[in-house]
Amino acid sequence: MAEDTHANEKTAFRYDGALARDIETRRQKHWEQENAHHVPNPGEVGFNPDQKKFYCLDMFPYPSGKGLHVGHPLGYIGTDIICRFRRMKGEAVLHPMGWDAFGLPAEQYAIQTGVHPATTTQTAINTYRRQLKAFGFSYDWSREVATIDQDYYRWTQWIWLQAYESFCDPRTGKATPIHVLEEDLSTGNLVTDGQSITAPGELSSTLTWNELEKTKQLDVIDNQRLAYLSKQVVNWCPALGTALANEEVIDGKSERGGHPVVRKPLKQWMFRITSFADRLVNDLQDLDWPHSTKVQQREWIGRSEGAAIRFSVEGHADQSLEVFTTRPDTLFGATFLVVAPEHPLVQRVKDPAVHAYCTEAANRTERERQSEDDEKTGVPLGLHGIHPVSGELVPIWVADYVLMGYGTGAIMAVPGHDDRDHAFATKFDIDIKNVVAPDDGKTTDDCFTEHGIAINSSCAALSLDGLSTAEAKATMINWLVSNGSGERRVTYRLRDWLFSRQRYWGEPFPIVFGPDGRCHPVSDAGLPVELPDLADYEPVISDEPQPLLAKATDWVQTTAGAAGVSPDRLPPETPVTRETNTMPGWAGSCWYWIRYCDPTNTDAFISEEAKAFWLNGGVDLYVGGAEHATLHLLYARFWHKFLFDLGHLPTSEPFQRLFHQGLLTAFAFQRDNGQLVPTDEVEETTEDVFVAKDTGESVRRIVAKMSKSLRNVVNPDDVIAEFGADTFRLYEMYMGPLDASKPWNTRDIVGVYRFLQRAWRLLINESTGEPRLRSETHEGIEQQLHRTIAKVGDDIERLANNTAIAALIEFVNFAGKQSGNQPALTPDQADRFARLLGPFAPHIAEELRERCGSPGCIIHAKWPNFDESMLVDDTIELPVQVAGKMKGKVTMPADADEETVKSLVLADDKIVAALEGRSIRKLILVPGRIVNLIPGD
RNA sequence: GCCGCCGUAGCUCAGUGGUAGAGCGCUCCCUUGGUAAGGGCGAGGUCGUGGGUUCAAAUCCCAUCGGUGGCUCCA
Repeated sequence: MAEDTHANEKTAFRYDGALARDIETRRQKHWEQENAHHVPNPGEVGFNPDQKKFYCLDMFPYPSGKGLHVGHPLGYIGTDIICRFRRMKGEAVLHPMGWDAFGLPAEQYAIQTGVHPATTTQTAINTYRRQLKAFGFSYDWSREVATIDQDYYRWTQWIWLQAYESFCDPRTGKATPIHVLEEDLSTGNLVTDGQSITAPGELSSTLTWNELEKTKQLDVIDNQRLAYLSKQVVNWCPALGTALANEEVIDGKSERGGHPVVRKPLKQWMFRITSFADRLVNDLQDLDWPHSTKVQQREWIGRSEGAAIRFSVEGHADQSLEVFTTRPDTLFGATFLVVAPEHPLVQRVKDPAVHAYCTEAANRTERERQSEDDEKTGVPLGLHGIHPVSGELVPIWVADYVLMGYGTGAIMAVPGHDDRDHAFATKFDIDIKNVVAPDDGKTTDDCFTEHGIAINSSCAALSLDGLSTAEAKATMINWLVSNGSGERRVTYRLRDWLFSRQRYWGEPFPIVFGPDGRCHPVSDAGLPVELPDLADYEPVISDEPQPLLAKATDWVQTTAGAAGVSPDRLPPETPVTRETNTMPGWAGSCWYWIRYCDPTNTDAFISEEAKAFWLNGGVDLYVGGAEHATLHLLYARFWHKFLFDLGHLPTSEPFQRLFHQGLLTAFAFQRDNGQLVPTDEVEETTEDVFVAKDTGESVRRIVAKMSKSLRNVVNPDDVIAEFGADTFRLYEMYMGPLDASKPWNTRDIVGVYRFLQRAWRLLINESTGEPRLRSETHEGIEQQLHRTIAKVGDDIERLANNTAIAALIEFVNFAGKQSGNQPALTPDQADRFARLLGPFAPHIAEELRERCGSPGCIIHAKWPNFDESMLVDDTIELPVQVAGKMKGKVTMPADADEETVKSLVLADDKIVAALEGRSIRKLILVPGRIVNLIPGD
């Protein structure tokens, strides 16, 4: 015992795991007492309107029951570093955290256990919050929000109502209040044909608005809303008991769970996101986003320019067939037309073979349709289209390679210049006509899909021969327009956004259905529409969709007054039925960055003052996973845009700079046959040789995503318990670039741990805990410190935390080496070094700083300055090349001129030897960098 | 098939025209009443390959191979 005591005394202040935890506990308590990470809003005590604001947002997590694994904090550590840095630079930093807490896993857990999703979700949130706090993140926890809170989803519902009460004005392309539509239709400023809405003069046939029946008028208006009801062929997943968005279906299976998905018509709430498609593409241009993410969004939206072309149908004077093409210049090469199996024209045909084909196509999943991608199928309809230019008859086929959901659901097939049409024509022996020749004059038997020169494209009415593809397109479109057979058109791959789900654990829609079946919105005063409790959460597994909330019959059947519908719209006693669908998991994440700015506001979703300050210029930096490139990030931009149009927000884009942290992987082990072996069933026999414990067979080490099944998940609590949070933070940042994916290797943590120990030992006597400081400045160390300040500041801005840490390591190594066993830094230098370390390892940095004589919260300290002149040396070792090959280096003044350099270099034996007696033909001097001697003969 | 990104030490990564670097791992030495410890010295790279531009190329250009992420019957 006595010996132990003695040993403990000697090393009582060694920076080990126990001391790290002790420091971290005390510092975190200190920060809470000081409320150190709170940032005031306009109007609050301490708010300074002259401060520059920096809004740094993390993608908030879905709190699952399993807690955090080491991959979660990666981005959070990155943002914490730049936030702490910007605060030290004097900016007002908004750095909040919250919970994306509606969603399927909690509901599925409820189905298994009967525990209310609110209970499990709250437990998970508490775990996540505790774990996040252990990292010492500088979140302003007073701004925490959860999407499941009534105070939050009340405003989610309010925003949805904003969309419901507006339409996209075709004259401006902007979201506009719906009453403008009603007024302009009744005054004739806008006209309709019952489907679309335009300014007068742009539609061939229009309805006389004021003579229309009231219900017809309401139908037209309802059909224009940004949030509208529509009977859609949806992706119905019987196993999950819900419909899914296109984005949630991968290869005909649900993204979650991999269950089969079938196509089914269903009345659903939609968002008219397609009317914003152009703006969503164009506005990407000015955003500081990863290139790959912009590309993905553009591809996802899939804008393509072309023409709509109408073919009359022979023998059916009342019917025309409209096709969409991006190559109207190839119209003379259209030798057949193809419609999708779901196309209405198919209903005109009695042929049983046609219907057999369509039924079969409908029953095949998307996956089956795609797996046989080369083999085309189809049957002729027995109908013919009349070519709008030549008047020739063109056979019409039905084939499932044409999709009802894109363009018009019908195409003109040009087998000479489209690979798919070519394959189809070849299989069914249909004419192939070449109407485009390559620019270089060569001809080819292959299907030529590039641009070129039009050939074989003339008849009495029109000739395109000799025109380039671009000219031919324009000529053809003009001809079609003036002959009433078509027009210029843009279509998108993007579809309108299916927003209804048949689940329980989501936001209810603030809308009811009256006795006539029409919709009536809940008034603002009636919000929130609270989610009712249910006795059981079991989905009704059926081919006929049944929303879960339909089980809450008392809640569903109510009156207009009780539901919160304004008496102006319906008398309070009117019996109504509530909407039983709920919003999808994306809803809450479409606006959470707005709520953080003013999280407790009960009068508005955000105050005017808060939005003017925090949302001016949008979120300055948004960090999260690249997997959200086309879903969350597109939806969020859409919501932000329509709220901007309606005057509720100061910018049309939410996130100015976007950054994706990489995926954190882990080692996993694989047998020769490719089978994976759990990490804990493998041992390392000798260096880098691994064998399976059960069979002794050698296994290969691979890098894989962390997953429960591989048993390679690392829990951050364990790492923090052993090394402390500062080491954890440093390790994850030092592993590599923040946006690269990289493998966790517990063995390497000790590297940065030792760095912190060296830094601690540089400044602290490990026996006494007293500071080790000197009074006279070591000039070399001072210069190195200035360089480190410059580099670390630059690197943090670039989110290059790995190289910043490398610079800190180099500084500590340098200072330790220069001073030998003597104290290396003055109190002032120690303070500056601690402040540099602060953003990365805030606990130990604050402790070091305090022990060296500068107490106080490190986040409130100022970022140190550096002196430019300290970054350059007076005397340098100039590298010398002879004929471009490095031959040695010569000491000289940094600013030596050519003559000086030449004489000093020629005084060096090694250089003279390298010249081998040759004369110097040319001397290239890059001052301060290098000199290159080009020898003559 | 198309698009993006990446190939630098055994491993993970810095280094965007000018002497190839860091951490881990490895050799050897020292220290040890801090022990999966500390300190020191060192080895280890024709920068994927082949061309080109340049006084000079890991770096710029072209080609090629390998890896990785995304899109894909979208007319």
